[in-house]
Amino acid sequence: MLEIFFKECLYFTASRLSRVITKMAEREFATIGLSPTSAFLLMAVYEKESISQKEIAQILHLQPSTVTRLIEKLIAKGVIVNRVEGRMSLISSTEKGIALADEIQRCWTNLRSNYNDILGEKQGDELTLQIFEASEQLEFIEKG
Amino acid sequence: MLEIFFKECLYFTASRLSRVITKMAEREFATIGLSPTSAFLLMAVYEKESISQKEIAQILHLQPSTVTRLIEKLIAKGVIVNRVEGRMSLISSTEKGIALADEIQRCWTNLRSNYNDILGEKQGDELTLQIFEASEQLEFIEKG
DNA sequence: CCTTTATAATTGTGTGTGCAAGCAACTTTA
DNA sequence: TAAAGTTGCTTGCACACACAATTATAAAGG
Repeated sequence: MLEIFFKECLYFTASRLSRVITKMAEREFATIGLSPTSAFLLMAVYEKESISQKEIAQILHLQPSTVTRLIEKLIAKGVIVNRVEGRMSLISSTEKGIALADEIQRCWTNLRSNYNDILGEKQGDELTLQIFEASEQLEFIEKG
Repeated sequence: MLEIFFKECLYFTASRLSRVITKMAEREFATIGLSPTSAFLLMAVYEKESISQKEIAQILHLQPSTVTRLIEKLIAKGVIVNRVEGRMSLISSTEKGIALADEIQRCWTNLRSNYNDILGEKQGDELTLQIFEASEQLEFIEKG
């Protein structure tokens, strides 16, 4: 049977999981009008007085170009601002952005309980950790 | 630290893993001019004399519209044909498509050894299985 | 038999992400 | 200090996938 074949393929299963969990996350964060990734970006911005796009890309493990696009949208929403300094582009949160912090936190917590209700808290957290470690190893090799 | 936060989020880690493994898979299947998903679709077509788009969608866990688009491209490449029967669209492989079977198999095997060389065979296969099971559970709930 | 409902597939549109090329600013080297 | 290289960011283009609306066919009910 073909299903057995597929279920032994990390590409196949990882893509599928990503699609499912992305849908859950999008639904959750839609309540505050953000995409999950934008929400995470915003969390990265909260951490520091100001942060460069490069740092954001490293934290989120996204390409710089992707970060540029995310930032454009968040600036348009008025939740962050962009101060250009030399060749760097320093991002910081506006009042409006800071005001979102609690709601983002809440969404994140909700999302986590949504999937942990299904997977079991221990299993869900363990799976997450294992996926994290696998990503680290694979990405490390990929980037040489 | 924010990284700790992220590494505890299944959405975040699963998306990241998916991006990394997709890149590996794309590189591998690029050698035979297919996207990984198209290759898997083709494998589903090999299994039966002919198969409907709906069945393909179920096997690959993709939306019907996505399958339509994949099929368009594979027809354009001449590796499958589409025989319309009533409201169903029955797909079967051409000679040219069948000729790809071995190469697809080889790519699949290569991909698997690529990531298992990094993750360890046992760990890689176990992770894949766990991800598979989590997907099943989450998707089951999502669809009610 | 005709109308209603259900199902299979397609089409239009949108989102998230990436790659490659380009631009602008900084750094190094001569 | 000028030329060459490097780095940070942006832009154009492309791909994979999804959702919602539509079309086309089949099935069910009066």
